[in-house]
Amino acid sequence: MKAIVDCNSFYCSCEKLFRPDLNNKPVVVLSNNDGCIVSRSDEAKQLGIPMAGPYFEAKHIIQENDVAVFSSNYNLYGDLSMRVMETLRSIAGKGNVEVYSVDEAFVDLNIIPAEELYKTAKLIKDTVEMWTGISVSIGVGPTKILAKLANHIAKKNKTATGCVSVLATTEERRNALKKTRINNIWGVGGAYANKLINLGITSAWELALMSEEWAYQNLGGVVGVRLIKELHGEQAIDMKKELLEKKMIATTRMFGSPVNNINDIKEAVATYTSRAAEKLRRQYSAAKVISVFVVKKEQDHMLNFRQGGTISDCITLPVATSITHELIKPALTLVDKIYKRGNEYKKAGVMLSGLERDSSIQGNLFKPETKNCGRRLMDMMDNINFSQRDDILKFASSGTTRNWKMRQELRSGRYTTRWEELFEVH
DNA sequence: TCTGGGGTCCTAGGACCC
DNA sequence: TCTGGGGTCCTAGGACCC
Repeated sequence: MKAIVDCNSFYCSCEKLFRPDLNNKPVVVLSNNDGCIVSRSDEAKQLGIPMAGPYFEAKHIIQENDVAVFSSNYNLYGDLSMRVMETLRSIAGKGNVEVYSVDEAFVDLNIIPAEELYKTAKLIKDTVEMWTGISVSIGVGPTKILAKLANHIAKKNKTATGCVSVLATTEERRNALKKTRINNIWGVGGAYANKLINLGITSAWELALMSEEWAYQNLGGVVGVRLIKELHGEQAIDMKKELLEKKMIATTRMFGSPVNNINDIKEAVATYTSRAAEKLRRQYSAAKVISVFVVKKEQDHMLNFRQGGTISDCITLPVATSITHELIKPALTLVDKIYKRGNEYKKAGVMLSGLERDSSIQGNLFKPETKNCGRRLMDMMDNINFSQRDDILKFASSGTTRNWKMRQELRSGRYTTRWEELFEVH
């Protein structure tokens, strides 16, 4: 059996942790650039504030109801996430926890006898809450998809379930499938949900009655087959080993306001490249392919605010590298290629792929000495930037004017990761 | 008029997730 | 006026090989 442990309204819970005055008050957290609402406390959900909707559209509800609003504070969320995951590892054993996202992890409960599953889930829940202050919901089932389904049920009715739901027997599984709508199944997104509804399939139960052959034809080949198997309780999606290296690393941002000057775009792209290179070094990888894209500000943004016009290009490097300035150079060449005068741009991004182990970490006899110096310089920069202040050391091409910098006007303190912002009790 | 039968590797794009 | 930023996996199709 597997459990999925999911932090309740994670970003909001992190903010509330340091603001006891907001207990039982509505809270929302905004995406980068203060654009969308990406987390809502239960009280905010009850006010009818939609998930992932634009901030400006919900502003009137927010003001009328005195909702507390925060910009995203990833330093804080990242640190609290680590504490939650460490707690899970200490309870379940290191090898039995798969971190799935910043606020979710699968826990392998194979050694727990059926009659103790609920008790164990409850123990996990109480311990995480006691040690970190973050409340969680837990779903338990024979497969990942059924665990997610159980979790959905637990969250939907917190008072009745106590945020814990276990699907151990055939009977429990059947009832759960019957009351779950198709679009709440993990792995069924908008496109598949529409297709299924058109075919008259509206509940998870009805979907589970379909054959694997049918799923192969209609739900994306092997992906659909796995879905049906998992709904039947047959494991088709394995637990992953921890600390897998990423296969792609991206840093992309909306600009605070539209930009038309190529130098501003270059500053932004150089900055994003530095950020991406840091992520690269953190997992000891080097990149062989660098892509850069820009997105034009659309003319009619009500019609296609998400698509926009994306223009991208990429360069394959002769040798994979993790050295910032070796990546900035091709990145800026790419900006020259894709930038068109007279256009307004709202977003840019850098993606690193073709990742390999970084061979310059250990001294390399077959590479000129300068190569290793580069890596040492990078390590020093990373250390200083991490321990002091972001970007206290940076490359000149990243610029100093930063006309393009994103909005982030309502961020709380980085209480747990910066000495000068440490939480104080008076 | 007739034109094989395998492979592999790479890329673009679509679907999904949080 | 104002609509995020990461990721993953899979498939189809083209290029290329013998």
